Amino acid sequence: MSDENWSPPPVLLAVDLVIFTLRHSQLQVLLVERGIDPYRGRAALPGGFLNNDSEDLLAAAHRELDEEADLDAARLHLEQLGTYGAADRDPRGRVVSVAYLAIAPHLPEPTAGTDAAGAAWRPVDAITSGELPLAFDHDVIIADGIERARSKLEHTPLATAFCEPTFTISDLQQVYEAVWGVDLDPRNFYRKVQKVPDFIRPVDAERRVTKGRPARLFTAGPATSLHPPIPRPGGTAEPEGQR
Amino acid sequence: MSDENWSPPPVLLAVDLVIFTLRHSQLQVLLVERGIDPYRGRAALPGGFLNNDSEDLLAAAHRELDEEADLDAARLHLEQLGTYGAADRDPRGRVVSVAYLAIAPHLPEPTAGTDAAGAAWRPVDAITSGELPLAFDHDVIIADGIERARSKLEHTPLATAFCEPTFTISDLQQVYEAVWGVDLDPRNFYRKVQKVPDFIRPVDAERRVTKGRPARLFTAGPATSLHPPIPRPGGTAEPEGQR
DNA sequence: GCAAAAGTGTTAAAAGTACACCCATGC
DNA sequence: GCATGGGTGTACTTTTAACACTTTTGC
Repeated sequence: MSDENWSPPPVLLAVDLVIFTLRHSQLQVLLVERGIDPYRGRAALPGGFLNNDSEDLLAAAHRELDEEADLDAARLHLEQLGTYGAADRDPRGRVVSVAYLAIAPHLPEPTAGTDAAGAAWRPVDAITSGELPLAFDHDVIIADGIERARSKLEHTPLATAFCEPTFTISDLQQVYEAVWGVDLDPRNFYRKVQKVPDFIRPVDAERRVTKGRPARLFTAGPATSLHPPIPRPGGTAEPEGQR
Repeated sequence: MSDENWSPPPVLLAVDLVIFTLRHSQLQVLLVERGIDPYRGRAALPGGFLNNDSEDLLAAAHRELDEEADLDAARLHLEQLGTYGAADRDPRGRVVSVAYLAIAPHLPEPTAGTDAAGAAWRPVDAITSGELPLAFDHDVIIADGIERARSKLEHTPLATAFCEPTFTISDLQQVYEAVWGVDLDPRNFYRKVQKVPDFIRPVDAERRVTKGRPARLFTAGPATSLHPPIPRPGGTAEPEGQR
């Protein structure tokens, strides 16, 4: 904080959401279609301006989450991703956007019903490959979100946020495989995740699908970090590029 | 970004700096004494409001860096740490602050000469222990900065940012030991850091101090991430608490 | 029985850990 | 020589990775 009593030019503060989920064993992100200029008709991250003088940033993120998709806030991971403030990122003027990263378990369907024109889940591959152009610098924000998620799978129990309250170990494996884009050995994975203290806890139930032996069910344990970590094979952790 | 053309209430955007360096084998942070209310006379992070309509966030951080301490921007690590926007964090009104983390090699002395009333390096222990009360939520920001630095030592070449352009392996070890607050075996550390591809590169020179065998000098290599990582012993990576 | 998914055992290679030891310097 | 910090060797333990194998289900 500086010590002048000169009054600086105010800027507009927006909150944008990168909401990830797993659908069809793919990492997908929730996008809305913009109804107004600039970038009318383009896909964009859900988000909006900070609502009033006393609204916390995290509260604003939660509010947007309710408006755009209606996800029950209880079982949902939400963390700050970064702040994007390049002077020319919004043609209307000076808008600084605080991006939040949300992770949700597999959800029925986009539920376009509420605020945004049309909301839809999109595979992140379509965005990183550039086939689906986005508004503003939202492609960069999503790329940072992917890298954050990939990295946190290694050291935190973030993968459980992609899962239902109870899940099998192969559910968990699918999360790692989809987000990292790799194949893992199910047998070694099975033991590795169970060896991490407080990562997952067995519950007294099984899940039976059509074929094969029923699988034990687990819940997320109390751990906030993973020791030892689940290392990403050949993993590269590039730094994020916030502006 | 939301689609209304209603105009939201503007907020003030500040940029604060967490500048770390190593002095006397201690992790220290640069603090200034506030000259005005609120928190007049308290220690605070250097920082200030965003200067004008076209100033980039990172540019603002660089500007503050020049004003408060004058560090040559060339050899200096600077990254975004997080954004702090609790509604009541500044009694004057709504101020959202984007914090940046800077890492500098050991510097001569605080150089209070420029903008801030008095700038001084302080051991971070004095802050985390609560002996040195800070303005605003700056204690939380510093705590997040410490955790960020500790974590990045494992996976990135951040430690070299604490060192001069050329350094010995035991210089590097002192960084790890001071930031992590642990003791490492010099012999195993010596080999471990050299085994990480592109982490450090030998230069054709030695350093001789008063006693002992001269040490080889190294420079930072081209790596942006460390594979394999330098694991933190018994390391716990708690999540950050940005608001 | 057969296919499929879950879960267990085993083994060889790799990595980490502890520590004895040698090297090059200043005094 | 001796103390000091730099650097190497090595034996031991632990972790990983690859994959054969057994178990439990649906059909």
